[in-house]
Amino acid sequence: MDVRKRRVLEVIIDDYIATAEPVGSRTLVRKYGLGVSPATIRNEMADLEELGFLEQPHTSAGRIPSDKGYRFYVDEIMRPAILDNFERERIRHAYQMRAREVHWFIHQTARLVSELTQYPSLVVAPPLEQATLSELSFLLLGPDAVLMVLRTSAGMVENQTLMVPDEFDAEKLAVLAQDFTREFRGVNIRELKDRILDPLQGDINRYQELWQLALKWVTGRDGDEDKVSLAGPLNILNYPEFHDVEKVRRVLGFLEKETAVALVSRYFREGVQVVIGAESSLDDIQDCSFVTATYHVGGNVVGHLLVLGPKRMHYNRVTSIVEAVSEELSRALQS
Amino acid sequence: MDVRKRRVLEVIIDDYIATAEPVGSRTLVRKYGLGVSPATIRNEMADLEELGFLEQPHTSAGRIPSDKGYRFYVDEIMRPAILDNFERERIRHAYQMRAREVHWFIHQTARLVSELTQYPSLVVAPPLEQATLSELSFLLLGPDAVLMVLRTSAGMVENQTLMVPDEFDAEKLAVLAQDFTREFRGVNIRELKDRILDPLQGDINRYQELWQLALKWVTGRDGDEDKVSLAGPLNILNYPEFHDVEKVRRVLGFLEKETAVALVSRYFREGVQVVIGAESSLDDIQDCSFVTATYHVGGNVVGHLLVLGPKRMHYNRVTSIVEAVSEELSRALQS
DNA sequence: ATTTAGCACTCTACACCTGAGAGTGCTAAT
DNA sequence: ATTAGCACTCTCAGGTGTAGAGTGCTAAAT
Repeated sequence: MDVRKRRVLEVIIDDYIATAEPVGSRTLVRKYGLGVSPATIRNEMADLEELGFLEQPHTSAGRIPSDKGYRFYVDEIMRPAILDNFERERIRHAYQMRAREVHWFIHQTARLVSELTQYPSLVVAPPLEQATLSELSFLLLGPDAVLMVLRTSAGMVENQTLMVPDEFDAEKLAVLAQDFTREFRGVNIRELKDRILDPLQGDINRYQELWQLALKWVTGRDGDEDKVSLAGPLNILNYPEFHDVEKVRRVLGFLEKETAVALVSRYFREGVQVVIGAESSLDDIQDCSFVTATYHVGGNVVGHLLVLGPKRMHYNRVTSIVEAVSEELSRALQS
Repeated sequence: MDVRKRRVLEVIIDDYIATAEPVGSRTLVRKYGLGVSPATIRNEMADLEELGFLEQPHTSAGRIPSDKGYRFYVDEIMRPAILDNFERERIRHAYQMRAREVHWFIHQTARLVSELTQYPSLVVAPPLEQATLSELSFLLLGPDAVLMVLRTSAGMVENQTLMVPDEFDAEKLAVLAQDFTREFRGVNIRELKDRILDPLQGDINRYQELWQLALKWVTGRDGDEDKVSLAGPLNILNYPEFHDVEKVRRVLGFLEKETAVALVSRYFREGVQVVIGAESSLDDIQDCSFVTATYHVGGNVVGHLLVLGPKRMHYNRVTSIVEAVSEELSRALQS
């Protein structure tokens, strides 16, 4: 794998990313001034094909990169993209002037990323189970409804109205909230479930129905709607590989299902990850790539974001953007 | 327009709705047992075409309904669809077991409608300006954050965290909320804006910054995200008229923009409305139809829902569903 | 006066063919 | 090791031909 082969592979991939057309030897030398003749490039290309980095759609088309080719490009060749000032400012100011709602953070992030990358973007909120309780409050809304407000250690606020079977007055609720907070401050929210449902818990069980309602929200799938934010799904329509409606259906369907969330959790590792084509064994997105990143609060990974695009994705731009955004998001969450 | 012509038009439209293929005279008599020969039908079809109810894509294809044809069908021919028990149960139980959040109601409605109709559905929440204030509360979240909870006359609850510049303690906030509620209970929320920003308002102006933040939410576009809920956009991919990606982009793009909301407000009239093709002068959805309905609280129209589909939409099913759902929703909101 | 059989006509969809163009691989010369 | 030359391959766009579906018209039948 000498330096010229690297260079040839690089320009082939660059060109294919830009045009979505198989790349031929003639075009290549003309466009990129490689200083050798097409024939030489042809030999190089034949070698690269033998090595598994390139493929031919058919005998007399140009070459396109294989998954392995993209992989090599991502790992060894590409250099990080440099974001322009406008983009950096966008990212820097994305989280100003607004309060601590998980919902808002992930929504904002998804939009930001999809607009910068021009690919669909999915952001997964920190699972509540990872947080610990900081304070619980209730606000009486009416004879049978209560607003429950939960603050977590990370300073996040979640709230939800609950229908309650009994009548609670404001005083009772205040006591209840205080008791609860005193008892469970600092407890992991996943643990809460077991502890609260423990029938030996005595006095607190008086309000079991209320707790159960609360828990259904805290631990249940109910929150899932808010737990994931998808932005820019229609961006994929801009890329010619998605001019087939069947493909569009598969990919958008994938993004709207929980599968996508499960996927993100799978590629869980910290930092920025690139997954190319068949590397993910998900049928629906066999000819897509995606980039995932994690974001953090207090040193712990709390959530993920994902950018999905065609295999000829602008890997360097996307990784740079995703990295910058996840850093900024982590910073915003920290404060 | 004798009775046979009506019948012919009816079966043509039924068939075209079912198959999306131009309908020919032979097929028609075979499939629907009309008791006359194809030649007779041809004559009828020629008449119907002359009357403007049918069109020919080209000389030797069958006929397809024109906008005017659909209009006649919707207004004069079709009978309301009868929903089966399962569907009626779905609708009846859609709003049980959950509390008073606008967000949830419209989300639930949109999903319900799109699942029942198999078309994309959009639900617009009651504009806050139409509601009047019932009670305002604050909950202190931290040194610089406050949860603002607004209850409206319709019993809806909206809340939002606000970043506040000064420090407020719980007591101050309680007083503030009480003052505010006393002062403005029953006031139309749109009016609130003018009143509050009036510099003669005296004491309350001490907390002007807080009010302004609150108002930014109440009146601003910030809430818009939550004010509209779209469900089932990918349903349109199931219909052959959307096998062209350009069309898909236009239609889905339309649904995701605020244009759609403006549109719904335009077809504001109470009850169920059907708009066919070019009747809406919106380029992006020239070859779509949509059905809108209103829902109510206390006799007032408060919000809208919309179902968008191809012109050969199942008008009778959709209108029946949309009617049943909007009634149920109104009932749920009333209670 | 309607209805219908018959028939000529029209138009599309599809299969097939063809030539141009782009690209390759190989070989021989540099 | 590189490159010019050339024969070869494959796609794509355009053109042709045919089968099939559907129409409109006319004249006969009811």
